[in-house]
Amino acid sequence: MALDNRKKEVLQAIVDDYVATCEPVGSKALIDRHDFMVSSATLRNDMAELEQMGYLEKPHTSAGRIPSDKGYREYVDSLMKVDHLSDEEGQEIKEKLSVSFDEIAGLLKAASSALADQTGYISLAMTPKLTSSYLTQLKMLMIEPGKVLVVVVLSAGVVKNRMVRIPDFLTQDQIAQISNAVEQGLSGMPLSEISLITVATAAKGNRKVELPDPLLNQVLYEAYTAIKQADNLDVYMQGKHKMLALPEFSDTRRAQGLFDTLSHDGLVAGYVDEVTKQDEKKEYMIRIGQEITLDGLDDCSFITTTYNVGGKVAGNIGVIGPKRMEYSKVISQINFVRMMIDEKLKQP
Amino acid sequence: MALDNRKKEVLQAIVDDYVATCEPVGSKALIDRHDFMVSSATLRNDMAELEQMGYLEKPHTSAGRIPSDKGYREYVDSLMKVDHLSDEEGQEIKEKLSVSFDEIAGLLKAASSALADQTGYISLAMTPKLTSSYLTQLKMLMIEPGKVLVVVVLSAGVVKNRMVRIPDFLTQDQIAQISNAVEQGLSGMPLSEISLITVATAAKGNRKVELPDPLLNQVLYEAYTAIKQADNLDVYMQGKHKMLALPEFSDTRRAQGLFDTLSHDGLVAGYVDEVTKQDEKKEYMIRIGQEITLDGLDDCSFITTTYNVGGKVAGNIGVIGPKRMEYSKVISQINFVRMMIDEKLKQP
DNA sequence: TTTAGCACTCTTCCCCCCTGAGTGCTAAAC
DNA sequence: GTTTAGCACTCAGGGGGGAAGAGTGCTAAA
Repeated sequence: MALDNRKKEVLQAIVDDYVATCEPVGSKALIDRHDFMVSSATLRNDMAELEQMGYLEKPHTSAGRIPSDKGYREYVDSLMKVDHLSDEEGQEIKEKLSVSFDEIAGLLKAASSALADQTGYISLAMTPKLTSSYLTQLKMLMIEPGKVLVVVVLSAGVVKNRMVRIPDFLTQDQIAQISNAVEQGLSGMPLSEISLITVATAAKGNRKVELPDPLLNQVLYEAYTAIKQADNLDVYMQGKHKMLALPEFSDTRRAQGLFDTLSHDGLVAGYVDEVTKQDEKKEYMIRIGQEITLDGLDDCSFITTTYNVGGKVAGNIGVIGPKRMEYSKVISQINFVRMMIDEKLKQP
Repeated sequence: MALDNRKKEVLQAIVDDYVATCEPVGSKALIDRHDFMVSSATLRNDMAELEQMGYLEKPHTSAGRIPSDKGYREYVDSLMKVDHLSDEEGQEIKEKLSVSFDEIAGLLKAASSALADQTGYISLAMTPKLTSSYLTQLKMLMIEPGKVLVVVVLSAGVVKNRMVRIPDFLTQDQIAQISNAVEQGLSGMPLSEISLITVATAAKGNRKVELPDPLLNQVLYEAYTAIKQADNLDVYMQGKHKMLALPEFSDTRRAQGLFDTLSHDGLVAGYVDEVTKQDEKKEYMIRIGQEITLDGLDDCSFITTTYNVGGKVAGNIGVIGPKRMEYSKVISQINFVRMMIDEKLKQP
């Protein structure tokens, strides 16, 4: 049985009302707040059918209805209208991102902060994924004898550094020779193809490097681990504490479950990755309630989208809020922030 | 009126019991759980006096007593015995910090993580304070024309980097000349003394630098801001979500107030600084309940201590837990972690 | 100074009942 | 066939009233 027009309107109205009030919606209230040209009894019949089809549920017999996950799904897939951001709001976000960022980390932090402020929910922003990055530069800088700072620059503007130890009789010149050789050999190579072997090949194929093998290997190993470590996703998450103000998390145990999961950046990053793969071609990805395979997020919805660096798919930004969130608003906010990031990253 | 011996014992027993159960302690329960050689009536008299003196309070007439802030204060100042950490616990912490850290940030993150795990409360670790740091190195690395990575190395092992923009016709050599000149001129200078003027003096006093003034100034300005930015304290905080499991925060509004404040790193860092100055000579600093001048921490206690780098006072680590915490245990844990950090930082 | 005894005070829990919002069903109206 | 009015029914939530129980403070005796 398909949804006729009125049923769609009813479902939409119920979602809208429930989002606004967080209270089960009854037939009477529905009539009061919307211009249905039928009686409450008719709506009751519709609501009963919507419930039977799985779009609505009842907390208990004598309460109104609330949307089920399936109901929300129908809502976001075909009922809601994604509206444009108001000019003021766009302006606010723009201002927050107006500073110039020469490192992608700064931009993402600001984006996540703006998103959290604007939505009132949890925001996250992740550095670009390794699969789409390649090495552009590798510098080794002697800080003191035996201690070297390895600076790894990836495409997409990611800069990471790591302090490593090397034998303390090596000179800055020797180190520089090695890093130059490795940089020349590997620059432009996708991170996924870089291995201890390719690093060694790059260094040893270069005539300028004059160092006995065991020593060289030791340095190369450190360089290699520094590169590999650079592909770790960084996750910037903000606004967690705002969830405590929501009635759905007034029970601390729920909040605890949520926060527990969210404190593991890796879990969240992995999940976002998975979702991105599943919905590859979509402009934004939405997961609702039980659809989310992370513990403690049953009462949440998760909206993510992908920003681009130099026209290529790169990293993700997203928002985690209650299932009962203003989907269309959050989507337009998240889209706006994505566009801003894209724009800033297009002009390198 | 001073506290006689039995009153001290009574106060101590009440704090211990209340810490363990989070329930008001009555005279009967006290007799049951401890070996007082007197009757409950006698204890009642003592408790009434302790209350009058301000060490105890009653939630309501027919409940037992709970310690007041003053009671806790007396407890930590003169009643509790700081015991040593059990060998297993020391071992656990040691293991968590056993990896070698070549950058102080990594060590502090690990320390904060270990502290949060071990205490079950909120831990924090802060990078060394600027007042005790001086510049040891300044490197400028051209990433691409017009984009330079400024690497600032401070004493105490703090390494920071920042991407800046410069006119895009400048060469790596020119940039290196400038950074070398600045480094030579400023190395060893306390951060607090570095200003735009000292930076300029350092560069312009060096014969090797050949660049028209306006251009040079532009580069120097970027170098200067990078240095200044390097003295920002980083705060690593972990274990926040564990507070939600405590009965004192089962009311989400309290938790919200706490988290709100804690989400402002700067506030916390500033407070720790203030406390450190007040209790300069102490091995560890304790603030209890209302003594804490941060919003939302009325039900918390705050224990901090100071770690050293190369024998000099440096940064802080600390724990935020409920007033009702196991002070002696937390103190020994925090002390142990501090010792571990000191040790790791002594041998550079 | 300590103790036993006792009256008193509150909170907490449970039970019960009432209220009101909301439902589902039926039969009539359109 | 769809819509509506009417009505009986359900159930969460709130308020009141005890009863239980933990704990207190006070008094008078040891």
